[in-house]
Amino acid sequence: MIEDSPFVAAAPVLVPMPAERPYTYAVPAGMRVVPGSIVRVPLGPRQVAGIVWDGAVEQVDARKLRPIEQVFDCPPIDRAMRRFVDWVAQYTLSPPGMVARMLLRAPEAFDPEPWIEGLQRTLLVPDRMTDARARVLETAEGGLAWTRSGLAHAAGVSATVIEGLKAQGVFETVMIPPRPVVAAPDPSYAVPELMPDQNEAASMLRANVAAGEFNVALLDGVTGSGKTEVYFEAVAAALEQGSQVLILLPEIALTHAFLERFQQRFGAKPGEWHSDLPPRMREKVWRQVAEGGVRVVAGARSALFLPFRELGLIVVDEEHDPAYKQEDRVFYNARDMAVVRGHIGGFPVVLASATPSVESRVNASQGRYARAVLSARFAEAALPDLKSIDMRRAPPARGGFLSPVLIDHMRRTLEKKEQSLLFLNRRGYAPLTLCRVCGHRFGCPVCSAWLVEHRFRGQLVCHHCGHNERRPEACPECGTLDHLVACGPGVERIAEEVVTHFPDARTIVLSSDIMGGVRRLRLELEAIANGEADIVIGTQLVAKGHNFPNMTLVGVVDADLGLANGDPRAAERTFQLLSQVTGRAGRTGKKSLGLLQTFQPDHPVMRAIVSGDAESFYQREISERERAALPPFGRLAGVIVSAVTRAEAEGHARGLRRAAPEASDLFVLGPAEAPLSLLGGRHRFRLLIQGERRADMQGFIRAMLANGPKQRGSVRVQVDIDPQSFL
DNA sequence: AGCACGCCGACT
DNA sequence: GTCGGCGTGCTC
Repeated sequence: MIEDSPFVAAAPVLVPMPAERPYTYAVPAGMRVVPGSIVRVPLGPRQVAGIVWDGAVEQVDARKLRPIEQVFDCPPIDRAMRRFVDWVAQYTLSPPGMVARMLLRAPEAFDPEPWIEGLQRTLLVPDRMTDARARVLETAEGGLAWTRSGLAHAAGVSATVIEGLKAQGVFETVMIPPRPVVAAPDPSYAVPELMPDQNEAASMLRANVAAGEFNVALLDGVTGSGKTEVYFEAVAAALEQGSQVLILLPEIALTHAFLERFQQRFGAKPGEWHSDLPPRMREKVWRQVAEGGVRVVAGARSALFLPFRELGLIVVDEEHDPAYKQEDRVFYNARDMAVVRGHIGGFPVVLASATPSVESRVNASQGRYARAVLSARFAEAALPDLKSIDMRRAPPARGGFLSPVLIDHMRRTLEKKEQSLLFLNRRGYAPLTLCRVCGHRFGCPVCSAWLVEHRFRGQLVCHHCGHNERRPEACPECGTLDHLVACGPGVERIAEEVVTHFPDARTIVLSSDIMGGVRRLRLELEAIANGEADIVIGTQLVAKGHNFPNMTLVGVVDADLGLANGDPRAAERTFQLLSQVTGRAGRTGKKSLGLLQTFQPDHPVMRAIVSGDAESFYQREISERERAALPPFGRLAGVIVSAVTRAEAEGHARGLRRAAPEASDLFVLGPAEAPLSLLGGRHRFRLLIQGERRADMQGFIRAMLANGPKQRGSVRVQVDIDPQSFL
């Protein structure tokens, strides 16, 4: 590969802002840059880091031209990564500069890590020997360099002793390279004994890695079937052939357990990458990934934009997880972009999930992806019994939300001294508050969603934009005192109900708004795993990969929640979430039970969960999508506009229909139906546009941009299609 | 995305 | 009379 370019007097530089194309900068005499060089350039009043890009420079007014200030002493971004940036920009219809910005997010890492001062034994001996000095000399015997504090600590002496020895010339100062953030993983550290079907899947993945070319495998195995062990074999194979590996995880901040597991297999932790990483660590990881010191990264979606130099495998764990979607600035799905990255880099990608997305299932069944299925055979003993509770036949007591059937099972579980989990995917106390006298409903003044009551905090909170206000005593509309009524349940309200039934049980509520952040959450989860709670009431964060060995009952308070929101993926998402939640019970070998409270026990999702027949559910879902030409069959794109009213959104839709009459299928989803997860901070409507070819779609979107709202920057685009068809 | 410029309300 | 809100425009 030719990375060198002839010396040029001007160079295209991609700067980290919404620039549609690289800007042109002068290259001062004597400065040498190549495509991929990271450079410091003036931009308006400030200095920014940019990347020297490919292609010819654009002719630009000589008065505008400013010089590159500095070329960072940093490995250049390789050609594959540059092509990836262009591809992502083109596919997501975002400015390339914004994509480049995602890979320039460790500003201090562009300068080499400073070497640190170390001490090394000389041939001199100290004038007098003391116990402390003897210990120091013994510790430093091997001739290796030590840091001063490290040596003092290891020898159990104070730094003064070391200083004394150094002053006598017994130690001399040497510069030592910065410590690696993680030790090298060893592929043969603890090779596991695999079950026969695991073995078969692992050989397939190993063969994919050995082939050394782009391919995608969908690793499909129910909870407890040992997926992780299987893809670790692919990781081992990639390490053996000298490649770097990226493992994407949907929410790394809570996956402490994963890092431990990795260490048990490979004898060292993987490099970690996520938004909570302290800045200092961030820089080290970025730099060491670029230099090749870090061989494996476990990271959140943003890790896709790390500057790997020898990337040879990407594993996307829980590939169906919606957390892979980035929904601001550059809209992308990291699972899809991982496939693209593999295609560009010419290496394999593994998608793993117990409940694969419909897109990936279809790609597998059409032969674009290989599929490895791990049967439930070895996990079966650990799977809970699943039943639905028909809420029409077994309704809750007046004012309550828990069916007597569920309460009864909770009582029995308590008597056996085992744990129960109640799952409700709704934070706070009640999702809607209204005045019993005049019917006034509390809406968010900013974005028009209903305000959720948080009783512990005494506040009404908008879950959409974060707006909050004190819960008043009187109705702001009619002024009547004490007639405000809470409608519907949130986890806080369920906790209240639980306490009335089981006043002596240790009850805990887990939701993302607990105080103390991730650390506190991790402690709470540990406490629960240690049996320090009898009843846990939680939102979806309890569904993620945590093991509670004594949890034998899972009750889903409102299994229908999320089915009626008009999202084409509602059924799929609900199935995935319920599978995951009910999987929290029964990791014990004890007899365990999952109960779904539902008004629609015959709904395909409930039937699939209760019967365990995922295959027919997926078949049904696939043919439904095909019939309605929804993804992955229809070429569906969503345009998100900051329309606050339905009328406004309809107006945009009309403009678009005029501009592109062939776009016969165009949906406008209002606030009630639109999946909130897809919408940004402000309350927005979503338009879904279909077209047969990507070119059509882009045409529609351009028309939208041209005919759409006048305000600049108010149109955001989400291209929500499987990129496989565009590779 | 930042950051400056610019034009209208409450105030040390 | 100023300080400061965010609307508009520009960055090689």
